[in-house]
Amino acid sequence: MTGPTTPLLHRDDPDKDPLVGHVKVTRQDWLNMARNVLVTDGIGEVKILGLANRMGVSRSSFYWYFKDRADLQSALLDEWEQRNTAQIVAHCHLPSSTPTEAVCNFFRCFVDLSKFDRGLDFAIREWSRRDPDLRSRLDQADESRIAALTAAFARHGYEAEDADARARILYFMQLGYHALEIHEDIDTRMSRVAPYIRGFTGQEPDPAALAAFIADVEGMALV
Amino acid sequence: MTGPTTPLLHRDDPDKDPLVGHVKVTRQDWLNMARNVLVTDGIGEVKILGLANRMGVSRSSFYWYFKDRADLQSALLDEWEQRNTAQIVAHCHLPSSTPTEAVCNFFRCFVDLSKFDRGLDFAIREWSRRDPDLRSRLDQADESRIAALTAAFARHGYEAEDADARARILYFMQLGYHALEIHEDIDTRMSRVAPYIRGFTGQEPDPAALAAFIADVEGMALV
DNA sequence: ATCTCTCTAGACAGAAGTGTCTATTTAGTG
DNA sequence: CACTAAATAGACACTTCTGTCTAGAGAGAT
Repeated sequence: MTGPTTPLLHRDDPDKDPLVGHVKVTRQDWLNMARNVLVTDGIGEVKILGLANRMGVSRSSFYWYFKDRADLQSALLDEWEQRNTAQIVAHCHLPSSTPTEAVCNFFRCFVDLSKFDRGLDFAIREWSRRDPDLRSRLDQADESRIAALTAAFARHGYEAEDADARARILYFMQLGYHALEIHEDIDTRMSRVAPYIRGFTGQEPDPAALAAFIADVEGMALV
Repeated sequence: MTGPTTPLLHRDDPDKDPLVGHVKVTRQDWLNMARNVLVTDGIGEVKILGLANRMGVSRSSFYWYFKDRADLQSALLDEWEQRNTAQIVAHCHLPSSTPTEAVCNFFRCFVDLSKFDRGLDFAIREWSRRDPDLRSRLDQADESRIAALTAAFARHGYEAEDADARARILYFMQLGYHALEIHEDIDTRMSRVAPYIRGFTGQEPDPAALAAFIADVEGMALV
């Protein structure tokens, strides 16, 4: 499902050009390591000294790539918006011929770790509880995601109010599922897709779109 | 609903005997303040220096009541188990003549803030992500709660496997509801109780028990 | 009044983190 | 080869937090 994990640091990745000269780590290395610590330990543990030690490099390197700690945090948030919010919005904008296909497009974000990083999303939600500015940025992200989903329902003929309600139910339920960190095997999870869609769309699922979605997910599992 | 908030510190509470002698704060004051910071800012911000400043007292006071920081954290966890887990288990053990009444008894925990502190529960879940020992303690708590709920279903004639599944669905859904911090007005919330119970129990709700529960909650709202 | 027990203040040493400054290393360029 | 620019190391001053130790303040007992 996840495939071979790519190394966290540039220098450990044989697919990339080797670093030249005096260079030991890149700006992206700092970001990757910081994101890693953010997800596992929370923003409070994202400390320059700690990151430097993990990478085996001096703290001075950090101040070459970033102005200060706030600069790093800001870069992490930019990355998150591209990685999560922008992906969800893009998937909601994909063309669909039936409501079932629209809902499945939304689901595709959440079964592909490269598109939506749930750990990152919840780490940032936790962070936002202690940072009012971030909180409003997160609210905006949620609104953007819900707005895109609402528009997708509206394109299939749902009234504005109905489309909004269905978008919220689908979005909140999907995030709630991840919040509780439920672990089901893939077959169990797939067996529930049809009844879910029935509930979300209020109509019988489109069998072709449903089959295509399930085939996609099963295919990913084999990678 | 919440009523007048009781002061955080002993000395600010006119209902309690005034502190005598040189005493400025109590052990419970340290615990209350620590719990408060834990819920709002996370365990990483529960610092002795910060708590002392908030209470206007020297750090030395802390070391009179507690051995060290770990001792305080351990006390917080003991309190949490009493306040949340023990309450849920107790409510599941209450006698009930129908499944509806059993489910309503379970619900009673979650509408009374003095019985189940949802902020505390989620703050501790977050903390547990960074502390393997606590993680297993939390898993144990979840298991205890689910076991008590399973037993309640079993007493009403559900087969073991069925009782377990129904207990998990009810428990996870209730916690997911709180995780998303959904705010509905009391009437909307009450209007959904009947269909929920239909789903959870697999049978028509017992009208008497349902009416009693709704009356209880409406009564609390007036306090 | 003195004595004792309980609790608090303040000073100390040390660990860990931040940001700044200077010196040094290395690859590429003229 | 000398020079330059990019990236890193290491030292310094500063802040925050922890835990320990000693002195002192207040109420009750003898």
